[in-house]
Amino acid sequence: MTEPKTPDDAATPGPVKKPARNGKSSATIYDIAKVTGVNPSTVSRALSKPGRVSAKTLKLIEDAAAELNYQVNPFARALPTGRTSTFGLIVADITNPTFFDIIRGAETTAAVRDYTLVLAESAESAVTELTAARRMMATVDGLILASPRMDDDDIRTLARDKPVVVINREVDGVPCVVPEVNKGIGEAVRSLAANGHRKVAFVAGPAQSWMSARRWDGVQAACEWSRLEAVRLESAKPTVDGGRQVARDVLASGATAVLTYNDLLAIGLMQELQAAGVVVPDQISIVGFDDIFGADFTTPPLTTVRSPLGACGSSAARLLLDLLQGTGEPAGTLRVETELVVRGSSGRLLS
Amino acid sequence: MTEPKTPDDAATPGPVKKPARNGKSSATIYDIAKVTGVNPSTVSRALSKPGRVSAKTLKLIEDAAAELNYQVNPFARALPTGRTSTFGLIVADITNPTFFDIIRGAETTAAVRDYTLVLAESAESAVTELTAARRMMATVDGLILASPRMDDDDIRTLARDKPVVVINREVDGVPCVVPEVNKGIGEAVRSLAANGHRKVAFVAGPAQSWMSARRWDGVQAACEWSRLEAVRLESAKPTVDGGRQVARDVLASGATAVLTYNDLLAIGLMQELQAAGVVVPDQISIVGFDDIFGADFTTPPLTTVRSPLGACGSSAARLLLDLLQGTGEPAGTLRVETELVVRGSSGRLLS
DNA sequence: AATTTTTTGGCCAGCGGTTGCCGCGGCTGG
DNA sequence: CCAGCCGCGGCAACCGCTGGCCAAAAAATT
Repeated sequence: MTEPKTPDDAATPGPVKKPARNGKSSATIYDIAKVTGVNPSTVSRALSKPGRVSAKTLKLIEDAAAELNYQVNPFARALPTGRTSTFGLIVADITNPTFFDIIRGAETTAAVRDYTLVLAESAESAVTELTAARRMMATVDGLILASPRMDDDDIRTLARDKPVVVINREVDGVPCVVPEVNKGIGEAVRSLAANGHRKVAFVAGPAQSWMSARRWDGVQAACEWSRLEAVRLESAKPTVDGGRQVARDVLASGATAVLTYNDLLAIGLMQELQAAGVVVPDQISIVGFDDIFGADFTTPPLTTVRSPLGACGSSAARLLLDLLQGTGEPAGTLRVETELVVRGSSGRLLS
Repeated sequence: MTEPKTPDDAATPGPVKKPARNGKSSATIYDIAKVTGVNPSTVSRALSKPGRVSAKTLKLIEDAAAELNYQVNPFARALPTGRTSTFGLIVADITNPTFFDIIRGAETTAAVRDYTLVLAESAESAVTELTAARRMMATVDGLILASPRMDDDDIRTLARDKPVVVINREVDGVPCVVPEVNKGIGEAVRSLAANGHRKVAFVAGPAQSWMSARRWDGVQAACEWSRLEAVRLESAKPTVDGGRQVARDVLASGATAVLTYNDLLAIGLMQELQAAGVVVPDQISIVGFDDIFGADFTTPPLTTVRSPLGACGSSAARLLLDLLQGTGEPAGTLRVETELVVRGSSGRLLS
């Protein structure tokens, strides 16, 4: 009575093992082999080694595969080969719009090349980031680190294991995609100088942020060149809230123009200053970085040094995929340009 | 001469197979078994079947595992079991901030439960969405569909295969997480009525959007209740640009208050109206939906019917994970509340 | 026509875990 | 004192696909 003898019912699965969850498990190369009368390994080759089997059997197998609606089992494939057609992207903060464009760029490029994107966030913490990265390493072919907070050495260690591409930071020996800030900053500072500003403040981002340091360097250099005084202020977090909190320091600094590490800070700062009755840009000019979604919603709309974030994301993905599939390993640093986008939050100083 | 006899060199890998990419491949349960002197199956059980082995050997194995820095190979595990500790999230548009919070909510919940999130986007297309979903099904344990554009039937078909949770839409027989719009809409419409408005327009979203239909229903019902006239307008795309484009229709409609399918539309609409010299909210009130990032950056800040997007994301993930791990299958619809957030873009009609 | 070379397909040993089944030793109970 | 049960560990059969190796068949060469 164990076998109710289902009469014409479709193929009673012999060993009652793992039917995908409902009844019909999906087809395997063995099913195809049985149908076509060839060996499973031939099916495998037909499906993944172009040219390894004769045109005739290839056709035979492809037809059967289509018929059975076969799809490879990625796990079964990954096991012997180690290839997973998957790569990871770790961002510092998922809710930070800066990363939205990066994520989208990477996802789009991945999809085009038939790769799958796995996402994780580090919550701006170096250790969380490293943990996430380690976890991912087991399951992906490569990794993109956007604005990583961990050590250069940790990154290099990771990179020894599988291909890694870094965005928004330059790490020796690891392929990177970094916005070249100097052009945009130069434009911003010159514009400020031309508008009569003499002292500019820079609100820095996270201490571990390589990009924050670059931007500060750039601001200093540009200010020196334009004979402006530059002061550096610290922020607690690179968020709207952080921007609000830094407002009093900005006021205290006596600067008439301020560049902030990112747009979020700029927006928060502007909100707080306006709430305190300061008129932007008449009394103080504000310039952000990145040109995130929403930067043009504010009143006045935010002047900002734009980084092509979406391009960074897709370039990084492309770099990684080339590394993965391709032969040569260029592994250099890819620099993308930045540019000043003048909107309403910066301008001539009135007073 | 095939075996160069490397003397004290660290373990020459016998078969020159697949060293993780550099030299040292990662440890397997076999390595642990060798070190501890037990059978691999015992190691497997120790690591995944709590209580199946004695406390003593468990300790032994755990120590060895820590020592060797062992991590399970997810693929090897997935092969026999079918479980992958992974779930997919498909969103209509990655760049739409509405989804940011959903993504984050889901990612966070996933991480807590040691699951990995795989992300894909459908670009607002039903077919792309279905394709992506099918592809994912092979590699994930379950799927979250945020604002799906495909047929109910397609969704149900998918759901027969693996657990599926839907956000922002109600599909019979599939667990869903939907914001209950009526409360928020009621508040919005009453507030509008109280401010002297008599005719309100609703700018609809994508035709396939279930949520857009719900919102329109809600607006109609609330308007009827408050004895207001409601007209429906169509938008080309549920984006800022779409909002801009619909501005002339809004003006032509003669409505003095407008609710839009989402905040993006509201923002675009407001920008365009203001550019045309219309004063918001004095001449026209605007109310959005969702309360996305940036909704409070505008001038005036946007009044909106907030949906708890982050909560939707994490609830959906929790639902899915419960379904996956848990025993019972509740599979109902989870309703979350919405509320009106009054900011500056709505108010008393002056004229 | 005989031989060498190239195709083409079969065989089989894994990849790293999981799991059903079995057996052994110890504890309990009659 | 012995049967019976339970806890714990070993054995081995997969999961679905890949790839090295080899032999048969086909094509090219002499």
